[in-house]
Amino acid sequence: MPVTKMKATIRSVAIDLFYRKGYFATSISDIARGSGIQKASIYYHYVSKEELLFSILESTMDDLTDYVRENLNRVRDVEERLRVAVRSHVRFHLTRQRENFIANSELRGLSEPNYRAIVRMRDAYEGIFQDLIRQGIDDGVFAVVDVKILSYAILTLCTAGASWFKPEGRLSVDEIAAIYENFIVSGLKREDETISTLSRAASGGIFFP
Amino acid sequence: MPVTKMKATIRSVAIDLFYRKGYFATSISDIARGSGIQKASIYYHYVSKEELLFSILESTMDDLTDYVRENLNRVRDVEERLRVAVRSHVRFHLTRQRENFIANSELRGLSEPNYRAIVRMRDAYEGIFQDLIRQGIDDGVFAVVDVKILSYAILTLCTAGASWFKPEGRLSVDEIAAIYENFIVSGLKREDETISTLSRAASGGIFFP
DNA sequence: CGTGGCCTACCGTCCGGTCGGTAGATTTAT
DNA sequence: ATAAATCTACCGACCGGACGGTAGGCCACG
Repeated sequence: MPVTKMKATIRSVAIDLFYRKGYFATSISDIARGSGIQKASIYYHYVSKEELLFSILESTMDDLTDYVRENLNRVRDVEERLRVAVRSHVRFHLTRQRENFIANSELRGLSEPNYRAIVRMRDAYEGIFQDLIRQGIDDGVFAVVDVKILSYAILTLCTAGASWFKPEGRLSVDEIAAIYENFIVSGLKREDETISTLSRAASGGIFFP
Repeated sequence: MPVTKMKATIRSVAIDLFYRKGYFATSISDIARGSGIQKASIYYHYVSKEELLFSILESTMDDLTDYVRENLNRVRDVEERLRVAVRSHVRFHLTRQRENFIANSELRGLSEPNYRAIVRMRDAYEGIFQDLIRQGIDDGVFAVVDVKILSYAILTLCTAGASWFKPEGRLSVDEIAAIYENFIVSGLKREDETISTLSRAASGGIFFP
């Protein structure tokens, strides 16, 4: 069943408003006005405001996962695979900026079951990066690091771009992707002194009484 | 004039609820119930719901800035200064987790003037890190990088901890701070091939049609 | 002619905020 | 010293309005 024209319009108006004003601050009337129809007509296409939000989040997560996986299929070298994953992640987030921003700030609008569904998808997606980092460590390409923390760090980092990126701004999507890519890879590759620094910090030195 | 007991109670109940349910999903009645008081009495202490939010955000930003600046005063070496800044930032965000989470997710609840006030404070705070990075570049300690992007990246990275950190979890505040610190410093110190990687990505290679 | 796609009209609920009032502590005036 | 005045901290009742959602009707088009 094809998505009808109006259903798609409603969706894109909703994305725009959720992005600009937030989910809770956007009313169904706002969306209707933006779509050029009456409020009640929204409910012909979507059963509730939450379902509208959920469908946006779900398809965004789906598309993101597909996009990254597909690009990963073309590469074998583990460092290059991480680079590709980061690049894909950044590109996706910057080109579909508004949807991704919503996906990272409006989970609050979901009821328990829908919330869990999205979280499950996010976990699966994070798994891609965690596997990549683990693989890199096993192959001796990356330093031994805390995989979970670092995967969060990497994803947060790149995702954040979606909150300040402006297409007409100073830097292009590819330039930003390259900056992140290099920063992350060199952060992961160091053969550093994690332990010593850690114990120095944990020993309760001169700072932080 | 000292902050009265009840005013402080309301404040901390509000922080707890804003953190757990979000600003818009928290009603004044909720806060009143949590404070053991009637709804109307809230308005004796705060003129509006927004003022309550604003006062939380404002004092959090104040305290954060003071804390980081104070710790920075004790160090001169530029790399160590960045390490201290990162460490302070992380520590503050993880120990005052809920306030910081709110400060980074509920700016939407502010009207224009209040919003601008907080953004101004944030800009000033970011300036500390940007100056540090610039200084490091000038001194040849850090690689030449895009200061603005990298400062956003660093702050976002560390701030994100406030959204998943659990005090009773696997890692302590200091361990997490050390992980971030090392990751960031080694990300900044590389003498890398930003330009070549950039042009490779921008040249529209095999990926990303 | 029937049904997909939209409309008008309406409902119950909840929310931020206001109002008038009050018990009791504190300050001031005599 | 005490009575009057004022202030502090709170309460119960209420308001206008917005919101998500529903019921049922209308009408163009296959």
